[in-house]
Amino acid sequence: MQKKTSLKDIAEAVNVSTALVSYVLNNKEKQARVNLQTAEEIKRVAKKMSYRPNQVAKSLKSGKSLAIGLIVADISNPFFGYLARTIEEESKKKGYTVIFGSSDESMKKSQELIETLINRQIDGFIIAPAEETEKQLTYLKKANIPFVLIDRYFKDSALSYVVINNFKATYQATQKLLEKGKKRIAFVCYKNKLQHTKERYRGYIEALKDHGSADINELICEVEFNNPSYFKKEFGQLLKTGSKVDAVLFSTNALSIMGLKQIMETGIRVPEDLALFCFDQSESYDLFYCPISYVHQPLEEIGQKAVQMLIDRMSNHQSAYQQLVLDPELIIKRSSGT
Amino acid sequence: MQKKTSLKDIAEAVNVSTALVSYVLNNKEKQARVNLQTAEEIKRVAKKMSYRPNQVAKSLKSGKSLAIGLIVADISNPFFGYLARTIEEESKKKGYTVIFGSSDESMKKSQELIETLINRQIDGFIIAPAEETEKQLTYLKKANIPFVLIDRYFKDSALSYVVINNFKATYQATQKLLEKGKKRIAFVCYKNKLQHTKERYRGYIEALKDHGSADINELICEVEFNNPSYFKKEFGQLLKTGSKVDAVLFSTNALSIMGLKQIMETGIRVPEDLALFCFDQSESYDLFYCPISYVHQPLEEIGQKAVQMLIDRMSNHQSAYQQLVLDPELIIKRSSGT
DNA sequence: AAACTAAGCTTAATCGTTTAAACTGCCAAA
DNA sequence: TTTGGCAGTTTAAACGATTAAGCTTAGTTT
Repeated sequence: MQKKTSLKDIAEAVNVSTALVSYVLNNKEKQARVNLQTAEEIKRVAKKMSYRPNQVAKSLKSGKSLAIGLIVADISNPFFGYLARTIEEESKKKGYTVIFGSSDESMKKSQELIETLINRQIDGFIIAPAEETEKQLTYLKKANIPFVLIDRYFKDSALSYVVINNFKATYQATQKLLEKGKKRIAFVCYKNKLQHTKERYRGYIEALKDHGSADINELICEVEFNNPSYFKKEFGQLLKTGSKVDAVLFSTNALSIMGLKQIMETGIRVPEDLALFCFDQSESYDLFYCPISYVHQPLEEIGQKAVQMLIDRMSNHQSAYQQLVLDPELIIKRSSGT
Repeated sequence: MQKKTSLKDIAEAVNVSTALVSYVLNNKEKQARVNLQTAEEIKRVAKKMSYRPNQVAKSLKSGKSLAIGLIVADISNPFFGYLARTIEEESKKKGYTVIFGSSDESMKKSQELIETLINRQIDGFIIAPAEETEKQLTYLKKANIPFVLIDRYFKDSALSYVVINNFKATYQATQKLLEKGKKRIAFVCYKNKLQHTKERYRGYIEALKDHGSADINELICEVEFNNPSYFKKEFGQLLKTGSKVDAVLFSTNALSIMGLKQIMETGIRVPEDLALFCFDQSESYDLFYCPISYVHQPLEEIGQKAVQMLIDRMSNHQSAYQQLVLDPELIIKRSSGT
């Protein structure tokens, strides 16, 4: 049971005050005019005693924890996993550590997470906000805790976020399907009020309108989050309308995977019987018998920019809010029609 | 810019000492014999000023951070993502927060992560150790920092870990393939010295031996980690030996996915031309045209047990090391032969 | 009346680090 | 001889919380 070495231990060993040790180990020997010999000796002893600064004490003193809180819907979803990875790497580069939590799209869990992370004196947040969490963000603002939203956002210019142009994504995807002669394009999305969901919905609708498409009522399949059996029923219904639907556009990666799985099971031929356009990249697509067309999000860039924006805001509370809207990329393969 | 409320602020507002406030807010009013009225008043004011305890200060005082460090190879790999999720949930239940990092199978990154997390006064670690990190674990032991290994482990009885019986997993999988009449079963694995890799290898070999199978030299495909083109070449080679190989057993989830992808591309028919047995569950499997047989690991149980064991060791440094070896489950589908 | 008890509170040290301010010699300039 | 300056160091407060020990005041025992 060997105790950790503290500044005090070194100070006693070298027979100087802790102040001197602190100055030396923080490379402030110059401005503190520490004698070269003393400095060397302190460094030597610190190394010998394998001193590691106590970040908790540092944080208490400085008020900065050098930690970033990351809140996503579900870290086991590769989409968020990949984002987490890039955020972790970029943070490390800048000297920050990441503490994460999954909100499970629940406002309550999100609230709890934010509270525990605030208690831990997190310096800032990167959040993929769940539904109905606007008040939580308002609270963060009041408490003067910087944060940057990713993936999802709210209509508010006094907010920083990094997202893709969701409208453009589904507009162009729909357009592609129309170009391939698809007449009855279904849209599969979640029932929620998040801005990015609405935008994706709008992109689909507008594309249809602009190309003079008719009634779409039975072509929209809205499902509940985290409810596979509900999805199965609703999507099954959509497929059963049979010849009517000739293409499907999925609006998230989880929906894409679930949809592909069900299509696999029912034996519908892609793209002959049904054209498909998925959302987000996934290694799973490569295992589907037909190469999948999808909307590609620049995840690395999202993660990196989010960290950069956050650190910018953390180091300078006066700095302006930034809204970064990146362009999605359409990857066209055989599934969207030949 | 409203400052955070501290005990002192409340104490001043109520006109008592910080000690009293601390007692009350920690529900020690009884043992500190605090007057009921005073206590109520303190609680009222604390609520009004929306007091949140400073976990950093608490940690410094108590020496406990109530934080767990999680080190995995890559959080964007759904296998680890899912583990992270269960670990996060179980930790939260017990009042702990998770700080994570990806080692990328690099001993250097692993070292860095461990150091920063120690500096942050983490109470304990859950680690999926990378190759050549034994010294790091020895160091943790010396420093008396509890940890539990998951997924991988080292031969050492003075170590706590939660793993599956890797030998059994590949032994049984190989056996299944043999039962289906497969004669030339290939094995795809990583080149590394980790115990779990060796065990999986041994399971395969022993199963072949026990069933009187001959020479397997060209049937083993060892690839480098994080080197897709190398995999492509080596695995392509294996497939090209053509009629010779009639089954493939993959030894990790990443290898399974990469393999399936390549099989998809080359147009080999599963299971007619080639039987397959994969490792670990994955939603991707459901998109493959042929239902996949695989080794299922009880990830929830691994995560939960790891957290429980760690907390056990953290609260009682005297407690014994525990080695938990769980049984894998074989999920048999059409890909392993009919 | 002295001694004690209990209730209700405060004091002060402590965790490990930082840092402005003060102190101590010593040497040089006036 | 006084003053000043500088190198090299220490002191001490502070960050926010915890908690053992001490201090009042009043009431109770003997």
